[in-house]
Amino acid sequence: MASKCNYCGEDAVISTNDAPSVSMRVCQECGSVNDENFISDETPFSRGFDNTSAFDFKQSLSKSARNALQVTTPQGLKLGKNRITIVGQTFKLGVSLIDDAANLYERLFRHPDIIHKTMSNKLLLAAACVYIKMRENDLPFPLRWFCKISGICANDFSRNFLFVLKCMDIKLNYPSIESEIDIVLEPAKLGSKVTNLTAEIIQLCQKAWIVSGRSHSPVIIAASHIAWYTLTENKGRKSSLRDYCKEFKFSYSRPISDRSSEIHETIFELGKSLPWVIGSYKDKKLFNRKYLLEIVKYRESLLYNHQIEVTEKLVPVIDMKSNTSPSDVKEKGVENSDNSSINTEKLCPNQKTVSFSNSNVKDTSDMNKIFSHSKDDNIQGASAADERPTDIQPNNEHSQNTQESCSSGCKMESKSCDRVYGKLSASKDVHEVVYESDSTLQKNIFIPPILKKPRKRLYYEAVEDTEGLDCNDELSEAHEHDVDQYIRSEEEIKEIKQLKH
DNA sequence: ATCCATGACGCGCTTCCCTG
DNA sequence: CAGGGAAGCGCGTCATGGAT
Repeated sequence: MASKCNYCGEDAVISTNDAPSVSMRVCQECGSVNDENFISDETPFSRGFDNTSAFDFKQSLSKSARNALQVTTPQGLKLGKNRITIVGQTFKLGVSLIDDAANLYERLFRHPDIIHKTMSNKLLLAAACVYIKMRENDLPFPLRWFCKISGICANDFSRNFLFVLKCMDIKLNYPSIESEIDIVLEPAKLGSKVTNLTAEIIQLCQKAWIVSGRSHSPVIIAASHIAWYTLTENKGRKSSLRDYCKEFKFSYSRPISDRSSEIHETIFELGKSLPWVIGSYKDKKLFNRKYLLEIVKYRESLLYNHQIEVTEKLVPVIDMKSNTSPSDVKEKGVENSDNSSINTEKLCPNQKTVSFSNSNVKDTSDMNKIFSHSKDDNIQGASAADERPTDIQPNNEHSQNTQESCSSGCKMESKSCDRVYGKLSASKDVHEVVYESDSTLQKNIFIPPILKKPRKRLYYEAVEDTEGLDCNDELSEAHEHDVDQYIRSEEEIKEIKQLKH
């Protein structure tokens, strides 16, 4: 029985219950669809997001109604909203959140670039609107989970996801590794001292490009192991990474082992630049245990002294939105980004390093001035620095800034993410669909796949594109100022300025 | 003998580049 | 702009050599 149309006022709205798997109310005159009860007798997964039912339904309309439908309600808009409803129901989202996503999609639909999108991409854009609204509402679903559950190709989705962010000028917050430290370590109950030292090591790791592009939990576990054995008695063999994981019920994996090696390598190389370190060490772990507290304390200066490659930080969304150049990005506080850091790995011959050439701190005496307060401030470091390690072989290598550091060859770990996402999800009521058995879903994938692996890790590469710098060029004063601000504490900058004058 | 770290290899995923 | 292929990267597994 026909009823009145909300749009044209004609008594021509019919129900299409007879159409397979679809229940709609549509006007035969103007083609308008009653949005309420748009979908009914089908499960979210049953259709697999095809649009066959919608097309089937259209065939049931009169020719004039089909024409009107095309004019008044663009197919892409209609099917996109349909997709939003389905995805929203899949994730059991509230009506308001689904409406928000639909509104976002409607606004997006007015964007001039949308016309170039194919229908399949429009459907992905619609799904992206849902995902964005979920993220905005603090529902921490990783992108890949969302795609897997929705039956969407993650790579195709991420392109459109980023397109929406760019077009609509939306900024999302990405979980930082710092925010995950407590979550990962909480079950082990390592204590605040170990946790705090772990956080400092993580900060160093971020600037040494150990974190970027990698799963967070292996980095955290590896760092916590180093912090733990540094702050506890020498347990000999029992201090091995494997035993540590066993004791504290972490899932030992190759990525953790690799991250541990990288962190050790990095700390070792940085530590050799400490002006009061004399001689060369064969046992990196013994050295790191001895000087770790000092190395993390002076990480900014050590990194600066060691070498400087500031990166494009590529934090996906921030960069895209503001259309800022990589060099602009670092001005905006790169430190909060998981994707940013300073690369201390594998210097190629043509890679740029920045020394203290503009300051007077190149010789050891001035370096000692910069680091001098360490022996007052650092409780363990002071005594440690005065002791001569047993495996020292006197030479002068320490006075040169080494230019190679941690090797990569890195791995990713997913099993230990269980507790991370378990915790995250547990704190929210979005736990309806969880694929805990699928390890591939448990990676660190909040970052869109197409931006997950920042390839340009070096400063000169980052600025090359926008500023025409060559890797052999000297950094300008402005660049060095940027770098200075990025990697040094204010106190250190002041001290260097004083030395200059 | 056992444990541990690490190299080699294959798989899957991501990113880049080219073509239509 | 979209799609497909190639290359790069991370991870898991197995094997091996050194240390205890």
